[in-house]
Amino acid sequence: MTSVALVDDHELLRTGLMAIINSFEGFKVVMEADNGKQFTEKVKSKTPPDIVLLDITMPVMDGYETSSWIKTNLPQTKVLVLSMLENDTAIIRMLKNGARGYILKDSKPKVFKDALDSIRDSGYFINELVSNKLMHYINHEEVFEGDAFALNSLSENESTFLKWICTEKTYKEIADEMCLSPRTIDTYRDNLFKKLDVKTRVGLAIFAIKNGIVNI
Amino acid sequence: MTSVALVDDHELLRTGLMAIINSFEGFKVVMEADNGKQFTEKVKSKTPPDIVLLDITMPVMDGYETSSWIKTNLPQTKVLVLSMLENDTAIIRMLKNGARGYILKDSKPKVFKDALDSIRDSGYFINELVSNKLMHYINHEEVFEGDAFALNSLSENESTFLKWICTEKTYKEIADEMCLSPRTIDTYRDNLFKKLDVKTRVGLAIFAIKNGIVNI
DNA sequence: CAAAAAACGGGTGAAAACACCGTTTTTTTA
DNA sequence: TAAAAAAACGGTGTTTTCACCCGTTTTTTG
Repeated sequence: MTSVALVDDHELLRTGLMAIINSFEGFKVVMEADNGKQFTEKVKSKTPPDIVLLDITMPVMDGYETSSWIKTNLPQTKVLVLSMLENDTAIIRMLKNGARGYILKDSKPKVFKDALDSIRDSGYFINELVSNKLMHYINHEEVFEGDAFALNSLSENESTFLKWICTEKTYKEIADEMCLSPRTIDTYRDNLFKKLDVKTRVGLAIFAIKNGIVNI
Repeated sequence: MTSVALVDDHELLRTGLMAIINSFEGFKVVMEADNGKQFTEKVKSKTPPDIVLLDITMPVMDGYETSSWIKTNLPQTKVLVLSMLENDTAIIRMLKNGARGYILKDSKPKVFKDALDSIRDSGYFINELVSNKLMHYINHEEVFEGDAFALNSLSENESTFLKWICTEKTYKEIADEMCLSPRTIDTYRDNLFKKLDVKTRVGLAIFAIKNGIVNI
């Protein structure tokens, strides 16, 4: 019997997932958590699950952090990402952080069953989504280093700044909010323009929303 | 036995929902559809369901349209909205379009059961989410007329314009794309600022994304 | 048909955003 | 502890955005 943990902040989705997984031969849901932090705490007092079904966009501790944590602290446990994010950045980043597979939330149940079987049997689930991104990554690694993985290299302040970007405040007002000089804010913006390969504030806002840095 | 139809483009969620609903005493899922259009076609050859569980954000024909269609074509059928949108605009608009209740996708299953029971028994499910918005609507109707329902009064061009807003193009470039004078684009922007009660382009972009006018 | 509303186009000036130049201070790390 | 890297800050000028004024043409509506 393969044990599965569900880590997702949507309780209704979790309930549905549990019903489905428990109906699969040989799988059983043994743990649920609202976010990564809660998972790390719950797993202390239990046998680690074989597979963790992991969402990315979650409060407190998101999927990226959680996958990294599992990779180092529970090396036997395999992560299957279940997300609605379909962009290169998210997929490659999760794979880098140790995920064994990546499926979308609007997948058909069969895909879902295949993924679980494959991860249990071979340790990985390489679908078209993943293989495409992997191939692209192999051939354009430098692009990802400078672009997709820019997300990883965002500083605390830059993330905070991106949150403010998605408001109607001017840069001067953002400087006040962050207790920094407007010049510094200018530098943040210019650096992010380069890092994220955008040219305008709207570009920054879209990036922040796309990548779950801000939840709207 | 109360018959239920599921209209949502996330098949996995639908499957989970079906498992849950069928486990409820007295409810049975009799129909599924990927979007509103598919529902209107499928329902032609069947007995209309008692309750439609309806998502808002869907391709082809969204929840707003679908609810309106049901209101006029299937007056016996009651709509329960199941969405992840939590903003005033979406909630009030769906209620205006005939929805009998509104619950969030991350609700607990109990809430979900309560909602179905309440709609079957009383025709409505008034939770805090809905009552708050209703009360606010009663007291600030004029605000909603000019704000929340601005969404309904967006012209074709304004919607197109909002899509361009969420890009890195300047207004001049947008004018070129839309084959209009930059002055006209200026007017569009100023009108939308008033209608949507925002002050900057970022505000417009956030509105457009929040309300599903652009999919990022 | 006349009035009203909506769409389109226009000018000006101020504010904000952006580009590019730089220095000083703090933190890292070799 | 000295060198390197990163973070904070600064000036200047251009482009874009925004606010407020306006008239004309087309469409809608009573």
